[in-house]
Amino acid sequence: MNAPAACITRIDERRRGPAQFRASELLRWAGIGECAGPDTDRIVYPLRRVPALAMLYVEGQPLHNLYCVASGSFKCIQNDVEGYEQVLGFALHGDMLGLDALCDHQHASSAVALEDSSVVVLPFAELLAASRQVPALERLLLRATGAELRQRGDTQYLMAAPSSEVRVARFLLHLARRQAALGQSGRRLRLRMTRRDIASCLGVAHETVSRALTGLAQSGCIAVSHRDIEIVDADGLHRMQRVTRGATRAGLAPEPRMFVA
Amino acid sequence: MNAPAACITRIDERRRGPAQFRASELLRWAGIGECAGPDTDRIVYPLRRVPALAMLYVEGQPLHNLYCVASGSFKCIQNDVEGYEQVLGFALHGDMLGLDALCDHQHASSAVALEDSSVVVLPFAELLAASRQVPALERLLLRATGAELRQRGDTQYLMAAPSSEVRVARFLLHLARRQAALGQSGRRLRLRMTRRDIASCLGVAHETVSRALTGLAQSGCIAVSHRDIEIVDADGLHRMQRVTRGATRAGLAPEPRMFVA
DNA sequence: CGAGGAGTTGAGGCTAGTCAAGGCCCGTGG
DNA sequence: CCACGGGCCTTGACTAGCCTCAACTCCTCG
Repeated sequence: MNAPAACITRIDERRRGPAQFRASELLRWAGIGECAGPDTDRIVYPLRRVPALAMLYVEGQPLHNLYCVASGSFKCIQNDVEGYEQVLGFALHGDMLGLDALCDHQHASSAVALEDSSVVVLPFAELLAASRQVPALERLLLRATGAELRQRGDTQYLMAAPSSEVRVARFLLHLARRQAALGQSGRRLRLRMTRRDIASCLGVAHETVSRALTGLAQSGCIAVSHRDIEIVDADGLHRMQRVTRGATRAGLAPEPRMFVA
Repeated sequence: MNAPAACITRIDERRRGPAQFRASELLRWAGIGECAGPDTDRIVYPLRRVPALAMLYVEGQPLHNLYCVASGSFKCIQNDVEGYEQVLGFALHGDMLGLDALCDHQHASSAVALEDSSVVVLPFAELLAASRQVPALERLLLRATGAELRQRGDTQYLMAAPSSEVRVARFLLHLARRQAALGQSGRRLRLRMTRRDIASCLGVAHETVSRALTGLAQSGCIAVSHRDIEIVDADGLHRMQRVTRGATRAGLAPEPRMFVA
């Protein structure tokens, strides 16, 4: 597990003030630290502080930088014509931000810090040029886009759940899994986002999120205290999330004939 | 508009039998044909036929190839533990398939042909090597991942709609826009997927999709005949999709303070 | 200490899920 | 050629769940 080492380094850097992050550090965050050659120690990127509620970039802005979350957390949002805010997902330590601008070099979403946070700033043109020289950086970029795509798929899975309680259960498990992957506790969660943010992400009303949480708490799966959630009965939560409205019958994959070239 | 030219070429290729697709052709599909240098004419990739209902790749398989839809259409799916099939999205001509395997070189979803289709096979290692030499190919890959991310964001937007009729309206408009971008009609749609596929993608019951379609038809926005849909009143559909449950009040973005480094 | 946002809880109405039945289309096979 | 079968799709009736509205509490922050 490389996360603890990464964390220590991160804190040290912050204490030192405005830091330069080595590319090798980013590779370690992404779990491909073994790819880091000596050249990745020479390539450095600046850190940027982002105060709580500040926007890192805004939908429609031209792409200048990609960002990697160094500390804190973000929500990614889209605003529709009426100003309604759709939350696309949440970014934690090590997650890359701004990738959906790769299409036409315009940000397709906005990123808002949920707390006082910091990001490593990756000037896109520079990163691209460096990635041609350093295979590890190229791999980092590809890996990040793939991870982001997978993330979105997971989110769609959350949103597709039949009942609101199942959605919230899946959401909590999803978050716990991500935190655990970062070396933090997979049982104790501090929700950095509001209930409304969660609600938007899951496609339900924010009151429903509230009710689902108390419901899960009453059934003994979790303990809720404001934004602190403890997963008491992980197995129970897992069972909970499998309650799909008769879907086992309706949506069974019809044993596909595999196609071989 | 480069789509018609691309289509003609495509049909010609198909008539000639098992074809080799030039990389310059793929660049044209992606809308960056102007980047195609002479070297992109020498790089060729094979075509593969995929009969209706066949799976192009399966969740969990190691990544060997990426694919670009040459003709026909696909659905991307994930199966959860109980075998329930979650549709993540649909791929049309020019869309890239398999990108979510970039994370850990394992496909995170499966792709199923909705009709007799064909794809350009891009051996991943080969494509990666070529992209280091040819900037246009590198750009193609980045653009494709960005486009895919945007696509997923759009899908989340579809799923987040408050009422089922709105979801279906958004879905139809979304599909129409994509078809129009390919140079096809933006008014007449032939749905290649079943109602159940749409339902899964939108997170509703398949009966609800049916009812929503008849509802939209009765209100004069569309005309439905089996899988053929005609968008009669596009403005009406657009108005329809803006009916969000009081969200204008609840979810208004609270005029964020922009953060400048 | 006050203001305002965040969260919770309750009541009620309506949407959409569930179950069920029937029609349509298209394949296969006699 | 037609009969048959099995999907896909549609429609109806019922009901559960969720959205809406509203009131209230709690916490945070100025």
